[in-house]
This record gives sequence, C-alpha cells and structure tokens, in this order.
Amino acid sequence: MSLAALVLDWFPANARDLPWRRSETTPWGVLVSEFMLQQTPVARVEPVWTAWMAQWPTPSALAAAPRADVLRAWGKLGYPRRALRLHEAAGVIAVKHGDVVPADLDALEALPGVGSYTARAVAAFGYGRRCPVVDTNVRRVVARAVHGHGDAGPARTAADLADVDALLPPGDRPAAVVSAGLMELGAVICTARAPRCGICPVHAECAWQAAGRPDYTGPRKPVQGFAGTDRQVRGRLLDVLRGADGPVERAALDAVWSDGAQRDRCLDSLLVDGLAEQLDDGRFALPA
DNA sequence: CAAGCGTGGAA
DNA sequence: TTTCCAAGCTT
Repeated sequence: MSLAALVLDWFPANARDLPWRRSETTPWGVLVSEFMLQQTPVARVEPVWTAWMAQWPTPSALAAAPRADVLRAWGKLGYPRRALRLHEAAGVIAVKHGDVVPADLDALEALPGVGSYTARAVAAFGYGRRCPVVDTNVRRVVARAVHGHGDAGPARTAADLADVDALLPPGDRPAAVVSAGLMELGAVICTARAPRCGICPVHAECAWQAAGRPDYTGPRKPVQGFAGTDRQVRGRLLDVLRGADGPVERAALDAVWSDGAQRDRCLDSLLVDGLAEQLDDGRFALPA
C-alpha cells in the first residue's frame, strides 16, 4: 500500500474537528484560517477564527472595517502585520475579484501576505484542487517517510514541491485529502519532538523506520530570541494601544520599556508599518 | 538570502 | 528556569 493510500484511509476517520474544516466553510474562511495559522498554534487560532468569521463573513465585510477593529479582533495571535495584510487582501478580493477568493495560484500569490504555502492551501482546502501543499509539517513527514532522515533540512523549494507532487494521487478530491492528511500527520503524529510512531498509519511504509530512525544530523534552524528584542517592545507598545478605549498619551507608552532609544525606534516602526498612528495632538492610537 | 516579525504553552 | 516550537511572509 502506498503512502498516499495509507494517509487517505487514515485521515477522514482521524482528522481533528477544526472549524475551518467543516463542509460549510467558504474559501474565504479557509484563507482567514491560513493567515492566522502562520507560525501560530491551532489552539490559539480557533476562538479568534470563529469570532472573526461571525463578524466578517465575506472579504468585503472585512475590507469595510477600520484597521483598529481588525487589530483588536486579531488580539494576541502575534505578528499583527498579518492582520493588516489580511485586511488589505480582503480589499483586493472585494474590488478586483468580485468578493470571491481566487482559486488561481498566481492570483492568490499576488495578494498581500499570501505566499506559496498559503496560496496552495487555499487551492487545495478551499477549492478541493490537486495542488501540492508544502509547510513545515509536510516537509518533516516527507523527510522521514520518503527520505529516511530524522528531520527536514533547509527548504529546497522546487525539490520539496516535486517530492509532494510525486506522492499525490491523480484526482483533485483524493489529492486534496492527502494534502490535508499529510499536514495532519505532521501535526499530531509525526511531530518535531517525540513522534508517535507506535500509532502512525504510515509506519509500514516509513523509510525512517526502515533505516532505524537515525538522528537528524543536518543544520538546525537557530531559535529566535525574544526577550529584549524589538519584537518584544513592539508587542508591549501595541498591547497598550489595543487595550485602550481611545488615544493614549506618550507617557503611557513610555512606561512599558525603560530603554528610550529602543522604545522610540519601535514606536516609529509601528507607525511605519501602519500598526499605529499619531494624532495631531501628539497622542497615539491604533490606525483608523 | 538571512534576518526580522509576536505570543504563550509545553518539555 | 530556559529552551523549543507553532499550517510563513517580506525585504
């Protein structure tokens, strides 16, 4: 039995019941979920996605909202520039695509905040197309099950796509199911640390098992620090703006970080990014 | 192309 | 406590 066939058997019966996977979810709902899931755990996304879709069920609905509302709804998901890009993308979809999320890869990738992964995920999960989807989960599953390595090394974009393309069955529907299944496998079974090989549906066909599960010896991705970085400072500044009912005095922002030079630099960068605005009276607020 | 971009749960 | 990591994108 092939890897794809094993995944095809396993996934429908074992898939987590995530709200964006339900049959009534629109491609717009899928796109929103993919934005939120970029570098962010499923558990944190679920409640935000549900509230978001209730408030903005279509691209045009989101596009009509003030950025401040969008940033508050995004809450503490992290990387708030994603929220602005989703807002922008919604505007493009509303005016250039008749309020319908495009199914075409090139049109999808032209949207702000949509790269190769997100475009392919929308095509596969939103439209049921046969379209190789390569994320960190899939790369790890392929590295192990196909290549017998302990983990995926640095991305090899074209080769990664070819690897996955070679796994997918020919039809749109089964290929889309396998794509979702490969991601699910990487998320819940073939995990980065402590993979659950004992209950893995692909165990019998896994090259890593066959090779005796050798350790990964390649280069490790350096883990990003956080404490003391601009990212932390920006997060604190934005948290003040999100939590305030209206504009805040500079003093309220000064209080969140003692290093004035770093604080000023971060506040400037938030203004540049469109995540904050300064009013004529000198106070600061989320953008209108 | 390497670096920068948030946040918080789990090991 | 510290470290690692979670469905990437942009410049």
